[in-house]
This record gives sequence, C-alpha cells and structure tokens, in this order.
Amino acid sequence: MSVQAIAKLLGGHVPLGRRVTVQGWVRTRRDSKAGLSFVGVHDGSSFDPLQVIALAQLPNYQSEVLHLTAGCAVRVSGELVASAGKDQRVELRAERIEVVGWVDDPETYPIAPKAHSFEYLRTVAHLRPRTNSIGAVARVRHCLAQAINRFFHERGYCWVHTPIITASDCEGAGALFRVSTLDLVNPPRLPAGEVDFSQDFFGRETFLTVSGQLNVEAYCLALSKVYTFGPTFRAENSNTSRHLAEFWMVEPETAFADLSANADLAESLLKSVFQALLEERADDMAFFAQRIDKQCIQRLEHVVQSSFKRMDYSEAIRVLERAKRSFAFPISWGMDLQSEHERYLAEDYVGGPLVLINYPKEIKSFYMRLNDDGRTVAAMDVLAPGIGEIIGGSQREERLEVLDTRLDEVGMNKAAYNWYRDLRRYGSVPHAGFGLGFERTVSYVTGMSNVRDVIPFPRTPRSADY
RNA sequence: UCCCCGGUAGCUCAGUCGGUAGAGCAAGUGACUGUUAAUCACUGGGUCCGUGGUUCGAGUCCGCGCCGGGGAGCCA
Repeated sequence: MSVQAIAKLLGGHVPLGRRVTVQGWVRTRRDSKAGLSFVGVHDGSSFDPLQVIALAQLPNYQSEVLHLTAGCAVRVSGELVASAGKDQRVELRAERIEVVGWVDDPETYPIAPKAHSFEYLRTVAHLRPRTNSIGAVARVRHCLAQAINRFFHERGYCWVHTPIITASDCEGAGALFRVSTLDLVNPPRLPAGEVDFSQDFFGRETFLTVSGQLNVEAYCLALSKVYTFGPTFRAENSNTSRHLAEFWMVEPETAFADLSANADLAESLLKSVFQALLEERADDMAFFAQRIDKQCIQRLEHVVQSSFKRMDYSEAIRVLERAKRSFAFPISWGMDLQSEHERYLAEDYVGGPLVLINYPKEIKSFYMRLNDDGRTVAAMDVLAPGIGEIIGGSQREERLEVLDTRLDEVGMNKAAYNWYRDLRRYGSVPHAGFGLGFERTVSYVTGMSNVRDVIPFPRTPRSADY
C-alpha cells in the first residue's frame, strides 16, 4: 500500500476505492457512540487535514485510538472513500492505525487545539509549525521562494551565491555582526592597545554580510543578469514588526539597465510571484483571508492587475506639502520620508504599490548613480501599503570619477573599495539592481503583521532561542 | 535606542477601596452524537515575572531588573 501525501488525496489525484497509507500528526479526534471516531490527520502537504474514519472494530480502538490527542504521530492505512460528511469530499476508512509517537502529557502539550496568540507561539518555535497559521506561512514562503527562482531563471538570470562572511561594510553604515575566532576575553593586541585582527582567522576584521550587492555587481559585469537570494544580517537594535537581525533578501542586478528598467523588473517580479502564489496556494491564502487579513487575496489580485505608479521624490514632496492632513514630522525637499509619509503616499494618495524615484543624494548610498541635475541619485523605493518599504534599489554609479567623488564626500576609505572600483575601470557599463525583503514580502501577502511570524526561527535583539 | 502599554491556571484574560484568586478555552472523566472550532455535565489544575521596599496585611501601592506587545528611529 503506497504512502500518499494528504494533498494528493484531497486534491482528487487518487481514485476512490484505492487503498493507501498516510503518515502524519493528529489534529483533532471526535468520538461517536455510533461506533467510530473521526481523526483529523495532517502531514503538512496541504492546509486541510484528512479525516480518518476509525471504526470501533479496529483491534487497538479502545486501547489506543480513543486516547489519541493533538500532536500524536500516526500511520494510517485504509481505503479512500467518498465522505458522508459535508465538509470534505473524501476521507480515509482506516483498516489499520499505528501510533508512531504518543504525546507525553496532553494537558501541557503546547499546541492545544485552540486559538493561540502569535506572541505565545514564538515561545514554542519548535512546535508552532504544527499550527494552521505557521504551517500555512511555511508553505507560502516556500511557494514564493520557488516562484522567485523560477522568475529569474526564466528571464536568463543566474543565481549567484555571494558570501555570508565579508570584510567590508558595503553600505558604509549600519551595525554588523563580527565574525572572529579570537579569544574575546584576552585578544592579541597591537603595541598601541588595539585588538590585532591580523591574528584573527581571516587575518583581518570580518563580519556577517549586510548585503550581497557589491559582490553580485562583480558577477553582473560578467554574466549580465544575476541575482542573490540568501540570508542577510544586521546588528541594529531594531525592535519592530518589520525588522529581523537575520533575514532573507533577493537582490537582482542587471547590466546595461537603467533605473526605469530596474523598476520594470521589480514590478514584474512582484506581479509574477503574487500570481504564482494565488494559483498554487489557494488553500493557504483562503485561510489567511478568513482568519488573518480579509483583504489579502484581493490586495494581491489588485497588484497583479494594476500597474505600479511611479513618482519622483520631488513630486512626492509636493504631494505631501499639499496634503490636507497634518504630519507629526513636517516634510520638505531634502529630507528623508518618515513612515507616516510613505504610508500616506502608498495607502491614501495612491492606494497601491508606489515606486518613488530620484532621491536627494545626501540621503542615499554612495554607490547610487548621480543624476544630471547633480543633486539627486537614480534611487528607487517600492512602497507597499501596510508594510512600507518592500524594495530598495538604484541604478549604480558606473563612472569611476563620480564614484570616487562620492566616496570622498561621505568620507569612506577608497582603498577598502578597490576591487569595487576596479569594476569601473575594466569595461564598466550602466547597471542597476534592488533588494527585496523576503520576510516583508511574505508578511505583505499573508497579512501576518509581524515578520517574526513568517520566518521559521526569528533572530531579534536579545532573542536567538531554538 | 526612545515613547507608551502589559506580565495572574497549559492558553486568552478578569480581579473593585490593599484583606492569601476567578471565567472561557484546553486537559481528564462521564453522557450524547456521521462528527468536523461538536454539544452537555463534573473534576483536577496557581512560584499572581523576579527582586527590594511601604504596610498588621501586597496580585493590587512604590523603586530597580528581566521579558513581551504597539509606535518611532535605522532599513529590507
């Protein structure tokens, strides 16, 4: 008897009357004095559990089946039949139920068949994937990751595995996690007293990467279309529903592309993966729409159908200055937008995703291409209603002299960027790219309001359990 | 890091004026039933976050600390 994924059985891919085996964990058990029990079995392959009919004639009915509780692991063999109940099309009429693993103490099993707060579930991160919500998030996350890789692959982009350990802070700012094998208590020191990193593992100071961008640019100027998709680390003391110390980021980089092409790519990427999600995970999305965020499906459908509004930073400032409502932080040209401004633009003024472009150079990174006006750079942020900045990117400065001037202006050490500057000396071409926050994307599509609940094991300040 | 709010049963929470604690859900037992967040009855279940203080007496008031949530900043 073949082992089948429950998704296959519920999806109608196995004919009625077939004898099959399923393996999974008990979600619920309901007993009927008519001489049978209903056991909801879940294996993670789909949102819905499979209803198993356990007749009292089973040899272990009294001794075991009647003691099954949420979380017990079972292997069930039987015949797939049409269901007499109304909430499912098929069910499994058990001929044999083997209890593979019991739950020690049902009273204290952390995942009771009841509603739990997400705050609580974070404290049992090793068991929370057994819940409806977190299980659905895991499948959605996988679906999006696959869709992203497929999107780029189909367009000729090469997935580049940029390093996790890096020697330079590629943004020139932001806190990094140090990577070191030195003795923290008694490190080797130079005569002047500073720590002697030449004796460290790599012979120099190293950190966990805050972005794969600089490295992927090197591959972009050889393979033309590339992207990274991997973990990223920021040691910022950020305590919000949108920040993690370890998160995943997608960073495409396209040679011979300008800012407009970059924005086009961002837009078609989001549309493509949202479309894939709606098609492939309708079961999980229906759950999110029912229990988490009523708008989530129509929001995605709207994004897929509409075209993203593009707006110059300067125009956005004019819009904000004209806005009828008042802001806690007044805004004027040259200032970075506050969350309230971004929210107003995306949620109230546009009512959908918005691409803001051409920011003042002073508030953006050194590698962004200087526009002809001399005071703005070819930067772009994609703002999504409800989540804020979901994508940040730019056309890169491909002119060495201009790049050097910018490095000097921000007071960065040019020598540390020699290999990056080399790219501008040897066959430099215009190129552009962006970073898509993967957790923010999962959060946006599911309506899960905290990114800590859309990554399997969240890392945040003072929290790295599990 | 800053500003607010919170920490009481396995979970979600209530707890009045300071007088040693209660509900719902979950769990256990029983009844009932092709059930499906089943229903009904009964039962068990407490380091009131920690620490110091005020008081005859602290879940309750005060100080400090820890943890969590919302917002802000940083950003993806």
